[in-house]
Order: sequence, then C-alpha cells, then structure tokens
Amino acid sequence: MGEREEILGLSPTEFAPHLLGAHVSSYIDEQLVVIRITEVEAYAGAQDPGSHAYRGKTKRNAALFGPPGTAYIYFTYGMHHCANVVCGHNGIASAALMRAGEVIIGEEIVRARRSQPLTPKHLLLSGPARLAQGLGLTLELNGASYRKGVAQGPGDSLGLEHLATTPLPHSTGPRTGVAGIGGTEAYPYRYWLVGEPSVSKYRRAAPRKPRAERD
DNA sequence: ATGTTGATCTTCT
DNA sequence: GAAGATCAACATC
Repeated sequence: MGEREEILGLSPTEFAPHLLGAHVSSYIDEQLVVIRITEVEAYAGAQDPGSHAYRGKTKRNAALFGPPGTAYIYFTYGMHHCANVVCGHNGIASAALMRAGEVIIGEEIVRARRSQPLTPKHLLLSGPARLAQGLGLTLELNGASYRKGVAQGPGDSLGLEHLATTPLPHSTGPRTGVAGIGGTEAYPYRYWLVGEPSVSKYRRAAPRKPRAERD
C-alpha cells in the first residue's frame, strides 16, 4: 500500500493533521485553482454527534460512506457549500472538513468566483464556504474523488497532493459551529497551522489603529 | 472592533 | 416547523 493510501486510510483525528499543508486543486470550466490547506476539522461518523453521519446514511450524506479520497460536498444555510475529504475505512463515514486555505495558483479566478476583487488575500479562502466557493465546488462534484496530483479537467476535476508524511507544526481546539452537542466541545477536533493568517480564529497580536495605515 | 441580522433551502422532527 | 459543519452587511461603541 502506498503512502497516500495509508494516510487516507487513517481515522479522521489522525488524518486531519496530515491534510494541513496539503495542496487541493480543482479544474473547472477550464480554470485551474490550487490551494494550500491551513485549517481543518475532523468528523468521526456514526459515533460523533457533530457529524452529518450521526443519524445514519441519507441521500445527502451518502458520499461520506464512500471510499477514502472521496469528496463529500454539502449545501447548507440555503446558499453555501462546504467540502470534505473522506478518510478512514470504506463505509465508516469519517472525514475532514476543509475550513481554510491560501491560494497558490488562480487568485484571479478565486476573486472572480467570490466576487471579492479587493478583499485581502489571506481572507479569500478563510472559512469553509469561502474555500468551497473559491475552488468552484458545488453538489455537482459531491461524491467525486480527489485524484493523485493536480486536477486535470472533466472526470478529474479534483486533485489532492502533498499530504504531509509527518504533520506540520499545528495547534488544536474545539470545532466551530457544533458547540453544545453532546459535549463534543471538549474534543480538540479542529486543527490549524501555526501562524497562518488565513486561519479564521487567528488574530494579530497587535491590532492596528484605524487611521494608522502602514505599508 | 464587536455584536446582530438577513439571506435562502435541504433534511429531519 | 426548526435548525443547520455560514457569510457579509450593517449597526453601534
């Protein structure tokens, strides 16, 4: 078994740190976007009250039950998409939600998709729905698989490479948006790279005054 | 800088 | 009928 398969086969809490720093790509509408993942959350399937799979398999979450390397993309709040990488053993419904990243290739495309021509670069993909929108991910690609290497185009629209052999230095903490459910708040299922400005909860130690525009 | 709220739709109770 | 793995605009300090 190759290293990629081994990492993808890990349990979600083991897999999530390996996804930090990995490159995820999409090739949609003849446009290539490559990003580097900086923040993720682990979801542990049927045993996890915070997981969409907690109450069993439904039409919506079916992709979660697919083989490792499957994309689980869901639509929520009537307007947003969020994207996961399915990991673990086939049928366990475990996955890692990609919560933030930084653009490596295709910044112009990301800005156009997000209708944010001016927003600071580090905020472009800061948040799961922003990340999914920047990559152009919709339900059309739910259930597709992340190919090894870079996305190629129709039939191979998604790519996942550079999974960390040894996880990069990172921090952990409680997941966002699922607090209060069965005490899952106590579990550090959220992982982020240290010192990355694109990580949503990261705040600069010394905020600048409004008028003091530097650089 | 922080708090509140509208937008908008699928799934499950 | 309500809540949801959210975001951005707006209000207020």
